[in-house]
Amino acid sequence: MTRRASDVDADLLRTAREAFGYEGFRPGQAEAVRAVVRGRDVLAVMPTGSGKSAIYQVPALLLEGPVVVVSPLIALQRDQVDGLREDVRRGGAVMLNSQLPAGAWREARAALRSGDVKFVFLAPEQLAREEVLEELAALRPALLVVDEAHCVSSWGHDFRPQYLRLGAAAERLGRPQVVALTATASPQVRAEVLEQLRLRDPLVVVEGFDRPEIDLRVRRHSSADRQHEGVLRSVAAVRGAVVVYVARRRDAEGLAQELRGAGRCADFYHAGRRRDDRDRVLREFVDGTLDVVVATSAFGMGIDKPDVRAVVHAHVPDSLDSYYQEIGRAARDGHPAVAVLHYRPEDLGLRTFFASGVAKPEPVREVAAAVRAHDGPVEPTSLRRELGTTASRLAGVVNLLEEAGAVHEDERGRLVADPDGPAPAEAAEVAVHLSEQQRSVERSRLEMMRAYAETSACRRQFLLGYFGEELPEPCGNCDTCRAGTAARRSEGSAHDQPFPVGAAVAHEEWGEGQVMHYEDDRVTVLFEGVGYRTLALGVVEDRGLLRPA
DNA sequence: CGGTATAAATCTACATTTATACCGGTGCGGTAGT
Repeated sequence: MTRRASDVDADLLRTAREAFGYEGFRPGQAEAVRAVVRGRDVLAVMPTGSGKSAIYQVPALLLEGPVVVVSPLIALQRDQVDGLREDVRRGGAVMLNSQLPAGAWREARAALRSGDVKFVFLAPEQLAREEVLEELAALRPALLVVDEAHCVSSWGHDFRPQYLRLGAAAERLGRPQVVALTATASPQVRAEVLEQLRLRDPLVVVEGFDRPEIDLRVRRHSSADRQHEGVLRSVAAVRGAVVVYVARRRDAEGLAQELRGAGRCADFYHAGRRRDDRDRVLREFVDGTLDVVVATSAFGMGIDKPDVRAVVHAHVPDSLDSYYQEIGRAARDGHPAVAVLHYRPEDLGLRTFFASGVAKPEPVREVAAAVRAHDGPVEPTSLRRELGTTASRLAGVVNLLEEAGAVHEDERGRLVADPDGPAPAEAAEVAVHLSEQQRSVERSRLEMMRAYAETSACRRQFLLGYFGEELPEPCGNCDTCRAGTAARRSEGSAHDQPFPVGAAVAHEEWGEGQVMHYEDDRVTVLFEGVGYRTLALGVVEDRGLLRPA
């Protein structure tokens, strides 16, 4: 029996109000929630604080079966679980991870089996474990939710390869509906999330990226000393909470010490610190004991502080996706804040270094050969023992071998060599090539970061354009607008734009792509295979380099 | 790729330049040892 749409809406609203205390849904939220109730896959790109969680939490209570939520950090899972436990009407929630004592594991599993608990939170690494997957599959989950879905793109390829196995995990779970959520995703990242998670005919909701209350500034420096002074000045100019992002751990420690010497309540945060120190820094920052945290990119997800007044970048980050996410921690309360990037082109070198590791052929060949040596399907666990490697490393190699068409996973999660696929040595070669391609995409994202730092056009127009949103006029709240260069630029665009922004185009060598951005006499295109490329418009026109796709 | 610390080489007698080596982010899980 199908119920009328208005009845469904009424049920949703009542649930939202009674269990979660929401007054109603915002436009994008409502659309996404309805899609979930109707059984559709969803990718929602919405700013933090806009109620992304409601998109799955409210419909979940109307659906049959548990909801599996993948979230990258155990700390984030804990926050979510605590929130859901605040009110019994929210359905209850448990976590599954290695930090859980054996007794708590048993209790959590029992609560799930009995249906006493609606939500189960875990990291992708848990979903890569056979026993966890089987147990959850037996419960016939209603939904698989991937929170912070941009991690699929930014971490999956080498850092946390199990992220790229979530698409397969969804199949193993009986392919429930998949809901992917993130606060930041450029079209390139969106496309990758859709592909890797194997979303089917998804509803893609993209809510406003603009944060007009954040004043965007870039200070370009010609020496490390001046850059350092500039960072100190930026921090000194702000009354209130500040986050300073640095590239290296030792910079975080040094700068925090220096700021303390200058009388600020400052501390540092990076992944090398003891867990209790990290927890303390986060806590003290949120409650206002500290007013400056100097941190590497480890500091971020899960900062719930509305009144951050400045985000200062002492060094350039690795992409505009990261940059937007990091500055997005400012001004959650809607009051004015500043985002200053202290830019020195030499700093791009460190980021290039981080994005330069390419898969080695030997381990890939070894795994391919090992899978092939088994006549039938082989369990990943036994392969892991056989080769003496870790689950993570094996997952990384298997991802490449799958993409190379040498190996696939069967319906029980076992690895099978493709009979028509390439031989191990050849597969290794293909894998290395694929990994090089991935690096080239990463470097092209870094080039977009450079272009933002070096533009004389409106920073906000550039930033929003990167995320596929058009801002018709220069914003008036960035350094280039104040300097007047943005206005001059928007008046004097001499060249015709042969394709509208967002248009699908094709290039002989680089394949199909999407027009992202025009600046001066250049056009930037995002190509599916190779990432961002900037072309001179004159050459594009003279040689017909781009055609409509 | 670039920065930094240390070592060697310079060219001149002590200090500065040049060469070389090394390092650099993000977290899960599991394991070893308190």
